[in-house]
Amino acid sequence: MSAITAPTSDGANATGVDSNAVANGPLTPAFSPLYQQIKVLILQSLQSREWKPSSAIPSEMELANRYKVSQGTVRKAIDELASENLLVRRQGKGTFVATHAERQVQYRFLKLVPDSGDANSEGPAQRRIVDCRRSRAQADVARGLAIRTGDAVLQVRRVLSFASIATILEDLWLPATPFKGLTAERLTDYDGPMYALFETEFGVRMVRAEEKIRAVLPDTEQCVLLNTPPNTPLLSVERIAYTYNDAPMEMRRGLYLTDKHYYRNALN
Amino acid sequence: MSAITAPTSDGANATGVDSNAVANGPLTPAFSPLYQQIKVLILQSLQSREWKPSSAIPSEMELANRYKVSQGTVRKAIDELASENLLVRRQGKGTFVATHAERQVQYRFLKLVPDSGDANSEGPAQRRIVDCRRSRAQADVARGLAIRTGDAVLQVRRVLSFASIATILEDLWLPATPFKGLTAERLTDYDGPMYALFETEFGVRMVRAEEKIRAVLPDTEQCVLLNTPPNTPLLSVERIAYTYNDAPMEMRRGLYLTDKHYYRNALN
DNA sequence: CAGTGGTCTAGACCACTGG
DNA sequence: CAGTGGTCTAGACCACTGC
Repeated sequence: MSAITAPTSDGANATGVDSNAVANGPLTPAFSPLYQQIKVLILQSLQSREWKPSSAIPSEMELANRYKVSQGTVRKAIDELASENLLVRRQGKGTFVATHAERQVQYRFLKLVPDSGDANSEGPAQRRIVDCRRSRAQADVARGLAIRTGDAVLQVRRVLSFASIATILEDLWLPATPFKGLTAERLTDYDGPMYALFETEFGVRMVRAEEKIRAVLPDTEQCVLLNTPPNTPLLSVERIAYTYNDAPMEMRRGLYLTDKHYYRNALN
Repeated sequence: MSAITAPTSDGANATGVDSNAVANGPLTPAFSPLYQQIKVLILQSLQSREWKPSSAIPSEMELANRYKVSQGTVRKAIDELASENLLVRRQGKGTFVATHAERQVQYRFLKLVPDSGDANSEGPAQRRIVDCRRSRAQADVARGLAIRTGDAVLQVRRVLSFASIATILEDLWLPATPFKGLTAERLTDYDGPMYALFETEFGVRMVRAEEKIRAVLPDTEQCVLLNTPPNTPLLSVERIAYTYNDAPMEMRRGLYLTDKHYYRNALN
């Protein structure tokens, strides 16, 4: 059966599978299994916000009927999306669109943890927005955001403190169009992860990110903002965060004070 | 059917599944699916080196017969082990025990890449063993390796260079017993990743690792070894690597020069 | 061509959630 | 209790590898 083309009228194919039903030339240079095609369809419904963050998607049986495939095939598609953190399965309840707002996976992308252990002993970070303004993308920012040099961007600078100690200085660049209307006040007033605000206010869900980490020394302005002597080595963490189509939607440069914290990474 | 207890003689259970066959009291406080039990059995064969790195394990059908479960159940167990990088599936050929010796996933745990992009433009690192000697574990090393302070350890110091530029200074600590017989010469002579040598020479396969990353300034000795001026900020990467039972088998402290390289991390 | 992993189906039953 | 995801089976066929 085909998930994309109209169902074949051939009953003889009931148990078989189109060897290569869709979007391939007659030479079928690339074979794509059915569940991958289903995955793409589900992905499209996520992108189009037919199903929104934190809400439930249709049950596996419903989707199987909708796409005219077996439950097992839908299941495998959902399995992969769940392992990519796009969906969350909850037994007995349903399958939900992942969000940065849930308590459990909040700050999924922040890998800085206190020396004392990873517990939430420090509680949430205090956040201070230093600056939020419109500007034009420099070459490096433009490259990171896949836009043109000089295109309009929003630029945010903020300081995060743990236990009243300034620990992170962050500069963010966002493409101006999707984030139109973002202001320092909105950032300040919002209580929760910034990526959760992006979801609810701008319909932009960050799906994955890449970081480049270096050791650097701060300049004088950075020293002031972090309340740190010069010659204090800092972690420079440059992040590019992506939405659904691998479209970059944020560039961020963080300076981490690592005398009482460290960047934790698991290697699998 | 049970994978661990003797097969039940009850044919009526052919399509059903033991709701909780094994290792649980009558109250079954923790339910463990069959494929998880199979996973444990496969894991045991890996630990006991019944199947060795780079060799093939029995086919899915063979394992299904051996464990008296269906192929699909074996399949799910293998799927998980493959996603944990313990096994590697190769269509048409078989399923193989993962190893650090294969070209493709060599240096899986080394996240430092050149600015120019991640290509192998630099070729392999030049390695120089500075020191390799027996000593006694300090408190921090002992904690990391889950041994007692003062227990015998092997201590290695080496410098890695890329394009003839010293870039990484590493100190390693290994528990003396499993690595008995390791010498500087063996390290120097071996051509390939250190973890591959550990597999072939000592039967120790590293399965996962955790890293704590900080920014630091080098002391004078470190400056000399890295041929670096003082006040050069460096990445401090402290790693603990684990074998099969989550047993720590190596502690490593690396200093990375990050002016021409960066530590790359993918956030999912 | 045989043997391996990879996909798909259909159907049964289990575990968990909430009304 | 009905509805959801989770597990398990049996059997068919496809894609890939190597002899």
